[in-house]
Amino acid sequence: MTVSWRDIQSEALRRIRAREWTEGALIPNETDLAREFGCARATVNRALQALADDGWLDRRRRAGTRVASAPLRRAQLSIPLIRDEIEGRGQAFSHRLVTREPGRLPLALAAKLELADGTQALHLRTLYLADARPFAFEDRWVCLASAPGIAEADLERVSPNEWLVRHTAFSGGTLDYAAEAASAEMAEWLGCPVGAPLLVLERQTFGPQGAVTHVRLTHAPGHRLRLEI
Amino acid sequence: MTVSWRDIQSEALRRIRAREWTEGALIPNETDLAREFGCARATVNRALQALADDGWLDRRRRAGTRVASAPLRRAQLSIPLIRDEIEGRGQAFSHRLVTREPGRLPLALAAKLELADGTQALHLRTLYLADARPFAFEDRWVCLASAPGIAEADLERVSPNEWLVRHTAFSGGTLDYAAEAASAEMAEWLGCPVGAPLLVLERQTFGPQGAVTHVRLTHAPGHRLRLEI
DNA sequence: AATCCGATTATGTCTAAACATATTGACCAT
DNA sequence: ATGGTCAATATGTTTAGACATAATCGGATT
Repeated sequence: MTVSWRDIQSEALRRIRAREWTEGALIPNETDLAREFGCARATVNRALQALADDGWLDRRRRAGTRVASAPLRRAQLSIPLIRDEIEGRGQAFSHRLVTREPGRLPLALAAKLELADGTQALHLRTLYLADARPFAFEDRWVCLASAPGIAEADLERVSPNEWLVRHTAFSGGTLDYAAEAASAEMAEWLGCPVGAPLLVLERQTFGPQGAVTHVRLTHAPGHRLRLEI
Repeated sequence: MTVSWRDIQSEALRRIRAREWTEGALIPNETDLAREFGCARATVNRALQALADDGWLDRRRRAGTRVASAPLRRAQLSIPLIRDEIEGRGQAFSHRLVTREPGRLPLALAAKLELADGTQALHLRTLYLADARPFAFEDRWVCLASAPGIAEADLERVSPNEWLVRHTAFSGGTLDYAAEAASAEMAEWLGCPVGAPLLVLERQTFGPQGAVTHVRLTHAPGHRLRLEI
């Protein structure tokens, strides 16, 4: 049996955790490690790259490889469709489209999305329900240029959330979570006291031709966002 | 100039996002892609493995490579040390250790962490400051068995957060974010009105020998959690 | 002292070729 | 139909060798 890159990876990880290779210190170069383990340099390279990807090592050409000073962890969040999130708890999903108005993007939003003032957009407001109880209220602007077809879509049957996921190309975006107090209007939609602490998600999505949509999703009280490392 | 694996990676990503390769569908095999791009199969392999690591593709021997079923729903969060988060904004970091009491884990926590009742632990409460203004309040329980040495650590100099990151191995954990109203005590620590909406993080960390620590981190008003897709 | 420049060096990437391994799918026997 | 066997196939891994590239180090020059 030859030496696999995973063997090297786990041995290196052991040395890091056992402090045989200490924080910030240089470790032997790939050629020496290859000799030590009796394998090709490419195999060592594979192992060390994987460790660097996971944040255990810092590597720089010519400067060598050192043990990372503060291993920084990456958490992954899976963002389910609202429908899946609700049905996953065994509750019944439904939604009510409250507003559907074509119009021009508000100035503040246009600036945030790096679009020209007055870009044509569709303003949608939707209440999502779990077992007929308010789950979240969504305030969304969709750029017509980047989401052709939404003007004709039947958003009473398929929620805006699902329609966009299924019908538009995207290239990236940002999510911002914050805690906010319920406004009078939000309190009414969500059936909670004014001032109740709510988890608010502000999401911007960009496609190949620029911004696609901007969403403010205000969750009903008690909502939790879970991430796993 | 030859074709780099990053070129292939970004072209493949473009095809996924543009839906030229649709969700769940098989993509061409490595040999064909290598022919198309005019490079070695190993180069294609490198690119597709990277995309699979990031969750865009599902790969199985003999079965081929398909576009992941829900590529939209993944976001990545890098969890910085609180110190880095504050210093990254150009503010001065400091902390005050408020409580440090050895004791037995409360029953509710022990159950959550799947530990025996009465496990020996250390209870720590810390206020984190940015430019001398409250940034977050941390309530933490650390299992002594999984964090040997913490009993003797000088946590006035190195914050509990940093000490644990540097000195314990961890294999996984969960993060839960929620919005909560400021209690009277929290309002005092954070210098905000009682009832103010606060973003609260509850984190559990597990190591090779079981639970390491449980943290409730209550952020000062206005804090935002940002994720990128 | 400061700066530029070239040699050196460690990592990064690509190739071609070979073999390993998991799965599938077809063929065959029951 | 049912189940078993085996060949085909796509990805996974390893190798040796070559060249690319970034960063560092020293020495030479100003």
